[in-house]
Amino acid sequence: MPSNRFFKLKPEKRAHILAAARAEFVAHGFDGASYNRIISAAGVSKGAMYYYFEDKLDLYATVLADAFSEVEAAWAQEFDQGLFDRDFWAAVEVLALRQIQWMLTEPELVALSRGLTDLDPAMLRTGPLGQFYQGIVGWIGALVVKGQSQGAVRDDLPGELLVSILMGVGETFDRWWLQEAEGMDEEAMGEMVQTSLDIMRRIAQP
Amino acid sequence: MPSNRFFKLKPEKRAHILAAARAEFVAHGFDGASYNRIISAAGVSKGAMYYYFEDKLDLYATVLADAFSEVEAAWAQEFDQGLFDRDFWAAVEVLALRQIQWMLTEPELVALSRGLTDLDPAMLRTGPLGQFYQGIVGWIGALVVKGQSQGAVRDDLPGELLVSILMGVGETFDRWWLQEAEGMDEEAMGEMVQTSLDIMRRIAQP
Amino acid sequence: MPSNRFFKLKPEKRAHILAAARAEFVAHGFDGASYNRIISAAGVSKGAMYYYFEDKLDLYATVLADAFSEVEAAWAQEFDQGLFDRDFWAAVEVLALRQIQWMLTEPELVALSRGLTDLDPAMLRTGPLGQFYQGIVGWIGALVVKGQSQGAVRDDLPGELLVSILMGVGETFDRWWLQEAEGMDEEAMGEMVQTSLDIMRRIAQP
Amino acid sequence: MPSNRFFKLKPEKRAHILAAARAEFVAHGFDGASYNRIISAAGVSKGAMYYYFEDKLDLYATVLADAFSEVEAAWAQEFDQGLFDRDFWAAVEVLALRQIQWMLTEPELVALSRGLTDLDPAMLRTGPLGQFYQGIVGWIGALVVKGQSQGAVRDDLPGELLVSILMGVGETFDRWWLQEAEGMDEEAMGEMVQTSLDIMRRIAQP
DNA sequence: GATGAATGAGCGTTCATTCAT
DNA sequence: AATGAATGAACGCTCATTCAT
Repeated sequence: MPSNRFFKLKPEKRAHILAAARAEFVAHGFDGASYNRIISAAGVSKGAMYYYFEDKLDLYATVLADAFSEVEAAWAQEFDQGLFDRDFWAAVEVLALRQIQWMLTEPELVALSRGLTDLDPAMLRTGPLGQFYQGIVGWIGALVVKGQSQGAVRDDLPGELLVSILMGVGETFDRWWLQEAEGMDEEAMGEMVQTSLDIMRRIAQP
Repeated sequence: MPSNRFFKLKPEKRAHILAAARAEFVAHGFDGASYNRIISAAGVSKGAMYYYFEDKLDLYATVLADAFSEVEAAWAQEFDQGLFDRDFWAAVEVLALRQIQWMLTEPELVALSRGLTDLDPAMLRTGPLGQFYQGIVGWIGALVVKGQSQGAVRDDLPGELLVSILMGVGETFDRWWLQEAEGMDEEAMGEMVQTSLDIMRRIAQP
Repeated sequence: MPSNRFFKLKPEKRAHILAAARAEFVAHGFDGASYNRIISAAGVSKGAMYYYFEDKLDLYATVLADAFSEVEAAWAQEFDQGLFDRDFWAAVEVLALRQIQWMLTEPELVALSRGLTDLDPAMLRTGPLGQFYQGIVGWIGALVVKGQSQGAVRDDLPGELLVSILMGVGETFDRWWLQEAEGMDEEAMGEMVQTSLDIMRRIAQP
Repeated sequence: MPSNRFFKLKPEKRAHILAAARAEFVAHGFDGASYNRIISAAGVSKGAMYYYFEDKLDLYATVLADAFSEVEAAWAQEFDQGLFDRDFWAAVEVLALRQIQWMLTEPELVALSRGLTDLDPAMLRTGPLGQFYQGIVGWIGALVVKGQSQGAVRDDLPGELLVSILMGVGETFDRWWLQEAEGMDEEAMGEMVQTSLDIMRRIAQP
């Protein structure tokens, strides 16, 4: 569903549009975001915007895919390089630490993805967001499967449920971190990562 | 802030209005809900609605308080009767089971409370929702404190964070249950409760 | 048009209602004033209010009449005592000074009467306000007639027009005074009165 | 703040919209005017109207600027041509006569500008009306200064106060004229202008 | 390929007033 | 004599989307 015409634009223009949209979605969620505001912030004509994107949802999907593409790329690389084939929990720790560091540089991504809760869950899987959503779920699912094959992760409950629980816990920590981040030093941050890993291990190990 | 005028209505009418509002908030969250749709679904004049409730937020607060009043009452009773003073995890299990059963009769409550995420967090504590919000947080907080005093709950991380994590996990299970409930028999349900309790225990114990 | 029932109330209650209404009209003019706000500020039932007053306009007329009754009484007394039969401009000066002093104690009266501009001018003369309006115009008119009979006031233009001009000038000074009053000492105030009298004399003398 | 999009419309349409808006503001002031009524009188869609104008205030400012643009242009021309540098009161007479004549063709302008009293005075100077307001005050102020430099106008009171008084008197005459104009012949009209000039001269001369 | 003018339903809220009790 | 529940039209304004050019 996302438009191929958009990807033929000059990279700077493309980035400019995505930045404006991302800021709006971060600030107001999906429903609350105003397509009109995005358009005028981007300095693009209204017609052009509907030429690039089918509708608001399509734009949101594109913004999300863009925002998380780096993360996905990093995961794919690690996966290919066999990081997960070695000790499972050590690998998870590496990933979690990288995740945290990256959120330090792009702290708005949690807020951005919170807009997903505005959507009809059925749409998540079928609409333009499907690809993105499946991607995220897929990586974590793959991780879980790897862990199970090592005997490091329990297999007594549905993989999808376990993934949902772990993502939820991660989100809680992200939210907590957004609130408390100002007063945290490096050490406190490290502790928080360890705590979150400990809790995830408690949940996921057999 | 909620209006006492509303509580003087005939119980059936009151229930009818709350049902219409609840359905709308369940379906669309707070921002997405349309006051106009609620009004016409309730079959009430617009003026009357603003005679009963200060504004949309006031209505939402009233709907929430109504929806959760039974839960709160049950918690209060158990708390008074000293359920928590005996074995902590056994007590939690009793509560969780009751919670699940009650959600079977009112399955939309999770969706209803998800509307809270649309609100400015500052408003949660100060506006008409304050009383309701403090109530919920209060009960779980009290539970955690009791558990800590028995040595059954870890005290190495902030109480509020622990409560948030547990609430998040509970929500994930609720959501999962809403999706899968149709195909579940009694036994599967019992297993799911046990699983959720197991996970909460893994998270919360020292 | 004003209701006789209102005047049978206990004086304190009557005063309380008028005070609430006056505050609202002072703050928002006639159109902008909210009858609902007045009612709740007065702590009176809605039905009662419509029992006392025909409508919003009737209330406004009553408030105005009340607010200016003291002024009218003072004028009537002076008129009866023949103040104007002696030197005309000296009499006007006495009145103007008294007016200013009284505005110092009730500064909101200018604002109150500014609500009159919200009204269809035809209504001023015919509606419930007619009596009040005619009263004010009547006093100034009488003053002008007295002055003319002494040869102290020009009679080469319609009396009503002259009255309008003088009232307009008075209003401008009132408004100016409201803006600048904070920084004025007693002396400056006295000068301003003299200036306004001088201008009125320039306008009105033959 | 006024929208350039509006000025790209076909002149007839532009005029039609402004006429509808002007009629409404003339009849009801600013607060009392209904944007909805203007929209349906103009035969334009609601969205279009908000596409042309930021909001009600912006429309009002545009209507005022349009209505007074001719006056301003005429003043500017006279000023440039040095009319005021010759005999002051003769110049004022010329201007007053022109003003009257022009009001004969656009008699509603006084009523239109009366809507200004509905506005927060602070907004007059800062909002979209600022430019217009400063223009009017500026011209009269410039006139007074010129007069003072010739010794034809008193300088014993604040320029702003004098301007306010003169504007107020002018307004009273305008209003009077609006009431009585029907029965006036050319000669009576001329007399009225002379009378108003006489009174202004009485007020303003040293 | 790209524009931007135009739409009209919808938003949450306020209003002065009526009337059965 | 007095109440207060109820009305529904109207308010200014925003929205995502369409389409002739």
